[in-house]
Amino acid sequence: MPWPKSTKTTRIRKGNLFASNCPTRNVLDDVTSRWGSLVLVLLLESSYRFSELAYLIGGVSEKMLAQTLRALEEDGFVLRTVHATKPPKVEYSLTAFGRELAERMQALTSYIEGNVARVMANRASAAKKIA
Amino acid sequence: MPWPKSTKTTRIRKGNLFASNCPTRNVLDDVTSRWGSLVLVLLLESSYRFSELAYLIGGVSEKMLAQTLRALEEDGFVLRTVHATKPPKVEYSLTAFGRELAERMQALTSYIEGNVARVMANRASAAKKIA
DNA sequence: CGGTATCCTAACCGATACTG
DNA sequence: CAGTATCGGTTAGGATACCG
Repeated sequence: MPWPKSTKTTRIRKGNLFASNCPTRNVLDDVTSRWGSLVLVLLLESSYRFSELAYLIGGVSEKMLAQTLRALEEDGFVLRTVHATKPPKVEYSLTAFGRELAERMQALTSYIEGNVARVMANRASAAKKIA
Repeated sequence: MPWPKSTKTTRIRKGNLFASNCPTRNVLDDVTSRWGSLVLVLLLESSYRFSELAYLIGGVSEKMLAQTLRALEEDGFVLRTVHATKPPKVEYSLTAFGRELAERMQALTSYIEGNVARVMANRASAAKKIA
């Protein structure tokens, strides 16, 4: 299957991010998952223990946090360090790779955070048009 | 409910991104949704019609595309322009606001795209450890 | 062309209970 | 403390059919 009729689409398309089988999209799903993005940004400020993360990220369940951390660890973004103390202490931190990623994620989240009032205003006026 | 015992957490926490009721998280969900991020990055290169987007973004259904576009429009990131031709032509583009956002999203996606091989290798070696 | 409406299932995900 | 296991509800989201 060749590319579309529209001449527009021949311009930039280098990668295949938009192809449904692209592995990049897979990774992106980990990174932009509900809790994944929050974990990345949070770990940018410090390493944290499991229970600290669970506490700091409001609304996350242990199950989802574990799942999220495991995915990010397998991708190579997060480092899991077990201290063989008693009781055990497990520390999560960013790898150098993960830090590069998280910085870009933070650029996104902090932009949103800084402009959230504007978005809420937009939503309100959009809702008004329907009513 | 005050903030945690851990002294670490008192350092940076300015916003409330990590609070479960934070509106920023809501916006983030729109932006990092499965199709939202792809739409934003795609519109960065050009404006597109509905059917073009549906074609370019592999695997998206009309329903989800419409839903995604509507959310991004209500947030003020995407502009929907109806040309009253026959047959009708609807063009989607980024607002100036949306462009700022999309640039940050693109920084993220292109970083992943450029390092996806590394992630796949990490995943493979993580899988090996289990077996 | 550019959607919406309806139906339906697959998965996500939270709650609870349990383990090393 | 740091998880895993299991269950069950909710919902995201795809397929199809239809409308302006």
